[in-house]
Parts: sequence; C-alpha cells; structure tokens
Amino acid sequence: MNPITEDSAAQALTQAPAPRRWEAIASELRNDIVEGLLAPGARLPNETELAQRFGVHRHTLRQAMQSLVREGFVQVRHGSGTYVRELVLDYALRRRTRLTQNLAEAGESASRELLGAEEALAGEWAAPLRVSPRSRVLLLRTRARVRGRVVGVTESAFPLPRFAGLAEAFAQHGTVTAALAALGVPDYTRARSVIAARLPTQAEADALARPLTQPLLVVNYTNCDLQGVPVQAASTLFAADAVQLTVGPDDWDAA
Amino acid sequence: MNPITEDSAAQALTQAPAPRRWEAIASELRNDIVEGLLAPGARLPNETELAQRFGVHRHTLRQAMQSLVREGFVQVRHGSGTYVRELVLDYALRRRTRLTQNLAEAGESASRELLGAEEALAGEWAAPLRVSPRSRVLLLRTRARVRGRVVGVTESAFPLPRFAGLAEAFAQHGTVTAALAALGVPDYTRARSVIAARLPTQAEADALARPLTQPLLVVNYTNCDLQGVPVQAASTLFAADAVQLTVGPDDWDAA
DNA sequence: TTAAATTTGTGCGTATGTATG
DNA sequence: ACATACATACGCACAAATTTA
Repeated sequence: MNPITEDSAAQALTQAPAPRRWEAIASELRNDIVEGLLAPGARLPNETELAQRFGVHRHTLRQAMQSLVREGFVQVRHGSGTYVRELVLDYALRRRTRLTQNLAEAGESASRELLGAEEALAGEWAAPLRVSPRSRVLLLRTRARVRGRVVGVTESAFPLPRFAGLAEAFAQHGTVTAALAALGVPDYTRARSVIAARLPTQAEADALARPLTQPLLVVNYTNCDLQGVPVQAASTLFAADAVQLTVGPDDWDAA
Repeated sequence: MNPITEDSAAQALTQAPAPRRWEAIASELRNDIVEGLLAPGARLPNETELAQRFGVHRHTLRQAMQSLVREGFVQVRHGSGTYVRELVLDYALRRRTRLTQNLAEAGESASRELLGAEEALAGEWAAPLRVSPRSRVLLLRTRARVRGRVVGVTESAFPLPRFAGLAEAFAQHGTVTAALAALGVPDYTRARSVIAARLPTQAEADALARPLTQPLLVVNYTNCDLQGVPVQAASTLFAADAVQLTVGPDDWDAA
C-alpha cells in the first residue's frame, strides 16, 4: 500500500490536520478491551496479523501497542504474545478505607461517576446510621471504574439535614472523602464491614457490565467521623472477577 | 417440650424399638433440611397439612415441630407459618481467627470432619509458607458443618517434617487449633486474609451440597506461630448462602 | 535433550507531512 | 521561499524469548 495516496486521501476527506493511524488503532483496541470484547487474559493476534487487519505496517501497529502497554491495558510477553491485562484489584479493608484512593493505589487510574441522588426515608439505613427510621437520608448511587472498566457500584446513605449539600459536593470533587471534607468532616474511619457473595440481579449485572453468572462481592459498611458519629452507611457491589478483598497485618498493625 | 421424655427417648432408642412417631417425623424433616430439600427461608406446609401427610394427629406433629425449633432448624411465626431457619453465619476475620470456634460462637453447634490427608510437594503453598517449592507439605482437607449443614470446606498445607503427625492429631481432636497445640504450637495468629468470590466447580458444589449457581466465598490465609513462622496456609470455601464475613472494630481495637 | 516454528524486540534506511523560524 | 527539526509511516533483516514437536 502507498502512504502517499492514503494520507492525501484522508486529508481530502476530513481536512483534519493529522490522521495518526496508530492512535486510531490503539483507541479501537482499547475500546474492545473496555467493552469486554477482548476478555482479560485473552491473547491478541500476533503483530503481523493485526497489522494486516488494520492495513498498516507492523511498526505502526507496534506504536499503538506500546501506547496500550503504557496505559496498562495490555501486557506483551516476548516470544509469546500480547495479552489483555488481568484486572485483579486488591481492595484493602482498613480502618481508614477510601474507595477511590484504594483502587488508585494499585497504580491504576480510578474514576468515580455519580449515577443518581435522591432524598428518602432512612428505613433500612436507620440502624447503621443510628437515626430514626422516619428521619430522612440522602441516597447516592455511584459507580467506580478502573482502566475504563466498571468494577463496582455503591449505594450510600447520608443522614439529613447534616449532609444536605453532599450530592453537589460529590459531583464537584468526585470522591466521597472530598465531598465530606467540604461539608466539615475532615476525616472518618470505617466502623465495620460485612462481606457476602451472591449472584447479581439483572439490573446489577447491567450496571456492572457483567454476565448474570458472574458473582458479586457485597461489602456493607459504616463510616464514622472522629467523634464516632456515623456519617455514611453504604453497600458496595464489586464484580468478583475484578476485585479481591484483603484483610491483613496492615490493618491490624495500624494503630 | 419435655426434656424428660426426650432423654428417655434417646435411652429407649439404643435399647428397644420404642416407635415414637413424633421423633421419626422430626428426624425426617430434619433430614430434608440438612439435605437441602427444604431450602433456608422456605415456608413449610401448615401443621394440618403436614399432620395429614404423616398420618398423625396435629398434636403429634406439633411435638416434632417443637423439637426442631429447639434444635434451631425451623422458626415458627405465629399466624404466619413455619420456616426453615436461614443459616447466615457471621465469620469474623480477626488476628486470632479459629474456624470451629468462630462458627460455634454464634451459638451454633459446629463440627469438623476430616476428608483426606496426603503428603505432597509444596508447589503453590511454598510462597505463603515461606518454604522451598520442592520441600514437602501435609495437605489436609476438612469440612465444617453447622446444624448438620455443610458450610465450608478447607484445604490446608502444613510444612513437613515439622507437622508430621498432624493428620492423626486432627483426627483425634477435631480442630486445627487442638492438633497444632498437641504438636507444640500453643497459639497462632492470622497473618493475612484474601477474600474472593466465584462460582464453584462441580466437585466443590458436590462437597458443599450446593447447586452450581451458588457462589462461593473464597478465603485464602496464612497462620503463623508466636515467632512469626508460618505454620498453616489454607484456602477455605464458604457457601455464600450460609456465611458472611465481618471485619470490624473488634479486630482493629484488639491490641 | 534438541531442534524447529512462532512471536516479539530492535536496528537501519527511506519517505512524507507538520511545525518553526 | 527555504532550511531545519520532528513525528509518523513503510520496507527489510535479524536477534532474542517462548512454545511446541
């Protein structure tokens, strides 16, 4: 194939300055990985084959690959092949447990998005928050991604009226820790975690972009401020193929 | 329920036939529950119906029921019905975690049976035990029951030759704690626990008497003696419908 | 144990488009 | 308009690691 005709053709079509083939290829492969088309651990076709498929030189494809390696999506094994990186995150349960920070500590790019916020009666959240069942709470539904893949969804309850502006604060800062800090809770600790496992409902499977047969790790917990007053009760659903929990000397030794 | 008749019944069983109808009925229902034919949470047919099925008077059936209530297999809700008691055990992960004791603490009768013991190369157990992969270990497979129902199976590895007689000691005492004590390890602490969830293999589903669709809670851990030397590396599979794990202030506060 | 096949890693050379001054 | 520098892309060849027969 002739690069001259290619590039001039692309220019004529889009008028865009730089097509950058390797970036488009990387983005296409990255998308396949995030969407689950290329499963974690799967071996990609070899470079010659992929280059042929995309109609580029092997060097060009390699540049795309190197980009994906840097971003942590794939892992190349000399003489063996290129593989989609397994996504097994160690989620450490400690006294000071922070979801976003915890996921980011593994050197991964973690992000958190707000799915919804509403006011409701405390109900089932009353007991862990130590408030009246007829008092009101703010419900926050959030979703955590690592490397673009959804790894967990959380439903949290915050007592009202104390945390009235929390939804906005979360939307602004992107983490519960920062949102609480903005509302005058500089620090908090985890009181208790209860861990269970079960299969997801259809809605949960959809939210996590996982099949109905992929078990969930359910972590129910309460966070308290420095005075020991509950500030957040929550239930996080982790996709069990992506997350494992650790409880260890780091926790126990931590004074 | 009269304890006197109970006791005399037990006595009679060993000596004479003594056809106590209510006991046979209780035993039959108990068996259905243990075998999983009557699932946890399931509502039993009403007393009139059951009495009819067994061909006894309702009073006789009630005697069987009251026996099952006292044993903790069922729960009667006045005006609603009789239900198979949910079996949700809180398994607390602490520095000093003992499986049998932990299960027993919930006021449940816990038992542990030895499924098999063999010698093998350390292999995958080498890392947690901090021994050479080519050294030998004793593999112990055990099964834990609560109220007759299997709730977990454990595969443990003990370094050899230090724990050569451990299989016999376990068979004799029935717990790992006692077996280790008999071999000169008076106490041990848990170094680290890693928790994951997945669906069982066919063999695992069989061992736990659960369907293939019932997720497992997998807990991998290492126990060390007071000098910090690993004495046991193990992987316990819990049936997630029967067990939930807790990590909390009891652990963190414990100095 | 050895050897061959497969796959990634690396080097050199060539050519084109873009940005800069 | 021209020279220079740089990133992108293709062609070919061989080295090194891994897998498989």
